[in-house]
Amino acid sequence: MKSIHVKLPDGKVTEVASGAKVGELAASLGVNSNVIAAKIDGTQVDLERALSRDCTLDWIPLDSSEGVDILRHSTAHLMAQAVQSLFPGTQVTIGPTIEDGFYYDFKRDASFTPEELQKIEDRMRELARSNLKVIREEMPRQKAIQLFRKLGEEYKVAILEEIPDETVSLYRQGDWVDLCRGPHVPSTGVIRAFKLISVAGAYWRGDERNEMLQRIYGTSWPTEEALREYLRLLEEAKKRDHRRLGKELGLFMVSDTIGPGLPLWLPKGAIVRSILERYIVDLERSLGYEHVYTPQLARVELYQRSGHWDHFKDNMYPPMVFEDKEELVLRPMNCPHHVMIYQHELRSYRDLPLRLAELGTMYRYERSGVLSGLSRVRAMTLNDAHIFCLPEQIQSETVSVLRLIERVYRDFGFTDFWYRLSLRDAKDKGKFVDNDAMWDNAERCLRQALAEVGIQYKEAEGEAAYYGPKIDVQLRDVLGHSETLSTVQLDFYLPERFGLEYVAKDGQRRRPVMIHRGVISTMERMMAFLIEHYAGNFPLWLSPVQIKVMTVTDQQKDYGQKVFDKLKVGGWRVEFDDRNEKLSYKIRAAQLAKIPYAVVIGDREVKDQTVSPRRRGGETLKAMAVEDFVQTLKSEVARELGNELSGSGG
RNA sequence: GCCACCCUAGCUCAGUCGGUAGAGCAACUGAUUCGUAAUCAGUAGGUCGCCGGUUCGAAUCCGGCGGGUGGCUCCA
Repeated sequence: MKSIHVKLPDGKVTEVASGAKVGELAASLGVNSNVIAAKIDGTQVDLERALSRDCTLDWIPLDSSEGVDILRHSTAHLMAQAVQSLFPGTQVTIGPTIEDGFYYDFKRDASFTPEELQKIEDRMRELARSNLKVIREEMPRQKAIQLFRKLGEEYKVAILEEIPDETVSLYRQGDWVDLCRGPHVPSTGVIRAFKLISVAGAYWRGDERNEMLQRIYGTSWPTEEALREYLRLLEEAKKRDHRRLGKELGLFMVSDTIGPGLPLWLPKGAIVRSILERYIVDLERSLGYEHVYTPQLARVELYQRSGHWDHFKDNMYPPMVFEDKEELVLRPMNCPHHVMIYQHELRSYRDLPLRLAELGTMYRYERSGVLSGLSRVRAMTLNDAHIFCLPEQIQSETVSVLRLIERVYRDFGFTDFWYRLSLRDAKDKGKFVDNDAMWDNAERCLRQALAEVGIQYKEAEGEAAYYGPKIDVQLRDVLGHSETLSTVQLDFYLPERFGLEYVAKDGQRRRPVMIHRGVISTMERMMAFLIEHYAGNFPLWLSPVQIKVMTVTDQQKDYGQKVFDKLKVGGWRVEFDDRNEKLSYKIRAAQLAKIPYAVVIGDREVKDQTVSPRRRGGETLKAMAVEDFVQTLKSEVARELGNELSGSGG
C-alpha cells in the first residue's frame, strides 16, 4: 500500500496510508474532539474525506469561524430535513449561511405559521438527538438531475442544470438527501444550540418577477452559552434601536395622518439636528464650500434635461399640473439646481473648484415596504454638495472629500464602516447612461483617489448612480443592517447634459466635471445612527437637555429657580424639576431621560450657595459654586469638541 | 410593491370558548417635605387602527383598506 506525507498544522509531517480518512488521522493523533472538518491544501473537506496525495492539512474546530460556518450550513440542512419530513411535497431550493445564522428557502403553497416553526424546531432536535451520520456522495451531474427529478425537486434540477461541473456532490443524512458542495459536520449530533428566528417571503433567485418562496431564518452556535449570548445581544441591540429611543426620548415621531416616511422632529430632536447642521456647515465653510438655498419644487423640464426623469422617475412623486400648462415636481435631488447656479455666470478656470453646498430637503417616493424610522424616509434633508472642477482637479478634490469623511467619522467615533466602490452593471443598459469611455475614465479617477488615501474597499457592480460610479461609505446600524452614510460620485454626464463650460487659460471654452458628495448623509439618517451609536446617551455638546436642576424639597424652590435662571441665561439647555417628589424619584427620571447632569439643590446648597452635580450614570461631584459648575461644563464640552471635533484622538 | 406577523388608554401590555374593556407606568388632585434610580391615596383617560360582513350580540370570527415590524425586491 502506498503511503503519503501529510504536513500537520504544527509543522510536523506524518506518514499515512493512502486512502486513510481525515477523521481517522485526527483520531489517531488524538486531536481535539472539537474538530468537525479539515482543510486539505486550503480546501475545506469533511472528516470522511480520504487522503490520496501528499498535502498540508489544517483542522477546523467547531468553535472557529470556519467551523461555525459549517455548523450553520449543516443546521440549515437539518432544518430542511425536518421541514420535508413534516410537510411532504415541500421543495427545497437554497440554504446558505449568513452572518450569525442561516436560512433555507422552500417552495410550499402555504406559508409557515409560528406554530409550524416550533414543530420544525422540535423535529430538528429529534433528528439531532438521533445523531444521523452525514454522508457525502459524488455522482455524475446527469444522474443527480435524474435523482432530483424523481424526487420532484424542480428547483434543485434547475440549479443542477446550471452547474458547469460534470460531477456533483450530494449529502445524505438518514433518508434525506440534498445537493450540496459541503463540507458538513460528521453527524447531526454535533448540532445542539440553535433556534429558528423568523419566516419571510423571498423571490426565487432574488428576482421579483419570479415566484415567491418561503424563507426560514435560524441561528446556530457551538454551545448553548454562545446561543444565549447571541440572543441576549439581539435584545440589547433592540434597546438601542433609534425608533424605540426616538420615541422614549421624545426626539421624533411619525404620524399616520401626515403619512408614512414623513417624520416630524420634536423639540428635543430638533435641538440635536440644529447642532449637527451648525457643525457640518461650519466645517464645510472652513474647507471652502459655499452654502446656498434652493427651492424644493421645480419644473418637470429641469429633470427631463438632467436625465432624472428617464432614470429616476420611479422614485419621484408625480408632477403637479396647473391649468394644463406648467408641471412642477417635488425635487428628488438638487444637483440641477446647483448646475443652474453654476451657469448663472460665466466661470473661469480660476473660479474652480466651485464647491456649492446645501442642506437641501428632497422628496423621494420609496416603496412602502422599505420605509424604516428615520433611516429610510420619503422626505429628507441632505448634507449635499456639488463640486464643479477641472478634470485635473478630480483626484485632489476626491481625496479631500474622502479626508473630510474620515475626519467626521473620527469626530463622532464611528468605527464600524467600510468603503464600497459602486460601479455600473454594463449589461443593464436601461439603468445607466450608455457611454463606456466616460464610465471607464470616472472609475479610474476614483480608484486613484482611493489609492492615494490608502483606503481599502470592496467593489459592487450595479450600485452606481445612473450618471457615474461612486464611492459609498457603508455603516452598520445596531441591528446589523448596512446603510450608505457618505457618498462621493463622479459625474461627467450632467455637465454634458446642461452644456456646462468654463473659460480655460487659453481662452477656450471647456467642460467642467461635477463631483456629487454627501458626508453626514441626510439629517434623518445621521440622527438615526447617532441615537444608536450613543444608545441615546448624547455627549454633553449634543444632548437636547444638558442639565436638570432639582430640589430636595419645596423649601429650596427659590434658590433652585435662581440656579436654573443663571444656567439658562448662560445658554445651557436646562430644565427645572421642582415637583413635590422625593429626590430619588427625580434622579431616576433624569437618568431615564439620559440627561448628562442632574443638579441637586437641598438645604446645604442653599446655605452654602452651591450646587451638587450628579453625572448621568451615577457619579456625584462635590458641591461647588454655580460658576465652578459652569466651568466644569465648559471644559467638558471643550474636551468633547477638542477630542471629537478636532479628531486628535482621546 | 411582494410574503408573514402585528395594531386594545400618552407608553408597555392583559383580555380564556363571541356576552359591549383591565393592569402598571405617565398625567391630574390631595396628603407627605422625604439627599442621589420609583412615598401613599384618589381622579381622569379607550367608537379596542378604519370600513364592511356573519351573529340576538364582535376587541374576539370573516373580508377589504390603512399603519407598523421582520424579510424579499429596490436603494439616487
